[in-house]
Amino acid sequence: MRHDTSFDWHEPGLTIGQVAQRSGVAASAIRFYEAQGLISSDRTAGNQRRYHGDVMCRLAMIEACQRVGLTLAEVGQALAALPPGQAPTRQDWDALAERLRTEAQSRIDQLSQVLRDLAPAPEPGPPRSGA
Amino acid sequence: MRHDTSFDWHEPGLTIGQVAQRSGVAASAIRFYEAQGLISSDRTAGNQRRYHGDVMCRLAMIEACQRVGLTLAEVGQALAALPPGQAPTRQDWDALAERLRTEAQSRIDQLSQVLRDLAPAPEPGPPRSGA
DNA sequence: GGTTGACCTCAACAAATGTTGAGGTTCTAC
DNA sequence: GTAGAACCTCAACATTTGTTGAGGTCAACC
Repeated sequence: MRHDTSFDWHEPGLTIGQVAQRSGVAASAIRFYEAQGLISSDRTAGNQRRYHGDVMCRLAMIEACQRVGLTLAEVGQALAALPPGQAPTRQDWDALAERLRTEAQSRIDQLSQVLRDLAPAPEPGPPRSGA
Repeated sequence: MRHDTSFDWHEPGLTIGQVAQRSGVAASAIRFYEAQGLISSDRTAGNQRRYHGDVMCRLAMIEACQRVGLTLAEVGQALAALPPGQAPTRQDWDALAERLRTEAQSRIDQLSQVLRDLAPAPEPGPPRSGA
């Protein structure tokens, strides 16, 4: 059974160039993420990387997570919950997504709290600006 | 870090040490933020910094914003909307808070969108976004 | 079986975000 | 008026998150 989205989970293997082109993430960044353990690849006999489709998900998630303030280390911890090998199930992704959403939302809530507390006493008399 | 909202906007001037202690932000970081233009201070005749109370708000905001993925440059742009001198009004802070909340929420929404799209429905018609 | 573009590793660099330390000055309390 | 804590500047270092380049290998096509 192959649930075909834009890519195929069971393609023989995407080269790093193909992944870079499809995902919009630079090959150098992809190698970097791999060195950090956020993604993984098979290697050909000649030592070239071959990726499976789930790398696209991982890359998209990494980018989005970074935008909400998660470090690569934190994203890595989250991704570590996925099965390391090939194709995480939908449930895997859903659980991960829930975790990340929760974490991100809690940060927003912290920000909101800080913002609320910032301007303490409005008071009918505005602060005398002659400090 | 303590978010001490009980200070007086019109204290004659807090030393950097006092600000550091009250805010929980290291003096070195405070100097760094000042060098980046995120906060400002008066100077004594002997060239020492003296801060007004609004610096506490700025610091709290900076920290919270960083947690949701804003860079210092972005926080700086937002803070630039505040009156540069002494005590921003409540309206100033409210407007700023609204901007930041909106920005942060939009990033969360982006993340949520990515997460939703990650695990496409296996059963019904999957989205066929061209690669 | 050569050519050529894509790929490999490794190291150096870069920008953002600070921290640490040296060397000197100011402030405050006695 | 002086001792010591707190402050000043400036430069070097540290960490994260990558990019760039050198020098060499692989793979795909003719």
